[in-house]
Amino acid sequence: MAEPPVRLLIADDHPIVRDGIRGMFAGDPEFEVLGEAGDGAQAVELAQALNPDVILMDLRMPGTDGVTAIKELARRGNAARVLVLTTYDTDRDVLPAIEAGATGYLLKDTGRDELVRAVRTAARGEAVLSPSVATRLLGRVRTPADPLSARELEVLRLIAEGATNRETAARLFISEATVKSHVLHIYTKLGVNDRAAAVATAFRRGLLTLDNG
Amino acid sequence: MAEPPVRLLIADDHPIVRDGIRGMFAGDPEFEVLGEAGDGAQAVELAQALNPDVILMDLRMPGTDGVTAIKELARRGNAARVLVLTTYDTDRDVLPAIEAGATGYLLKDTGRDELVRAVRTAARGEAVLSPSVATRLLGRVRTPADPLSARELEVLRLIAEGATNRETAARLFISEATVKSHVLHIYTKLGVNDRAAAVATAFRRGLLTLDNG
DNA sequence: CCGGAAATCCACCGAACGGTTGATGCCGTC
DNA sequence: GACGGCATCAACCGTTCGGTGGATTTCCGG
Repeated sequence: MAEPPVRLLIADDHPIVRDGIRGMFAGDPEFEVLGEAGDGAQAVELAQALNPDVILMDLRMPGTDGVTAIKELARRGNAARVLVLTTYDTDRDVLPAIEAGATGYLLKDTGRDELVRAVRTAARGEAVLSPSVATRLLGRVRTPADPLSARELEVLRLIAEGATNRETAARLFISEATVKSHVLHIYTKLGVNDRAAAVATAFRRGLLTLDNG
Repeated sequence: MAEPPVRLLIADDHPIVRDGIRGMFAGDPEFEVLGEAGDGAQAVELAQALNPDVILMDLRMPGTDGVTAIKELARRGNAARVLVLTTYDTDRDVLPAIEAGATGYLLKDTGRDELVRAVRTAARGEAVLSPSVATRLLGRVRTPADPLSARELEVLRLIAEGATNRETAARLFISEATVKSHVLHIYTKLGVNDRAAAVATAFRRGLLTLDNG
């Protein structure tokens, strides 16, 4: 009784990575690579057209990102299991993907055998997490973090630029008292006591990023 | 008059990436992939044994990293051109690699054709830089940055933890006046005016890292 | 309707910061 | 010896921050 091959779609903006993944599954008759997508929107279209069992999905892609694509697949009722394969395991990346419906989350340092096993597991509908992501999720259960509001994030970005509360107030057309309220809320949510620690924590959680955008 | 193939060695700790690169050059008779290494030390040994024309080298690898490997290759007089292929374009990554002797520096979003071209260029001994790395180097020529001293880095780390100057002084067994001197030197060197901006700039320059180490 | 979250705002006050203007001592290099 | 960089230290002072203890309005979900 031979099982049908696991049908796979690869979504990653890096050609090197797409080739690498394709190469890993190419010689194995248990898998069939249906196609490749360079961004989330293309992944959704190909998934609708080709009906893969598993989609290997990067998160940070230009144009439509991975989380948006996962949500769109769910909205369209697509049955494919989404296994995230990405470089990043920050809160900012992991949680939205899992909340959007990803069946698994792996990092790109995953070896060949482990990746093959993970794809099989995901095809069965079972969850697969890399150790660092599993650890992070356990940590979140113990110390749930409140998300910063949009306004708080705006204030945080200006803090990181070195703006005083007064300057921030002028930039956002609000009073300095309001800025201070936001600042204190940021401290409470991030569990810190001053601006410098808030900025450091924000970088480590992916709330602030290394690019200037 | 057919030219001999460019002989290539791949050094990257990610199996997916090694496979991807190998796949890119596999069908092209102008290139010959000699082997793969999972870290810098292995790359050096293979380069000595196989004499590649070009080594595609990742920087952040467990065990011996890429910069150390580049230095060791130079020390041993190995003639291979090192083309760095990595995810990171922070100052902390780019400059040491180029100073160590890398012929080129590319990011992993480089497409197939561009990568093939880059390897040919590097084999000829000509420099190859990705646009973002070129931009960054131009920026450094215009505004050369002073490196922080070891003591300044110590102070910066404590600032990022949220320590006051007084607490930092107690931790380092110095006076608060000394801490303030270091703090002001940090601001001058990073071109900022307060702690929060110093921390942000430090993350973006790789002086502070996302892991807690 | 009620409660909670978000955004906005106020006044007061002590602590801490940032800036300034010095200084000394040690070490390595020329 | 002279010089520069680093580490260390001091005093003074105005500005900013962080904390406290409030307040109102709007929106959304139960």
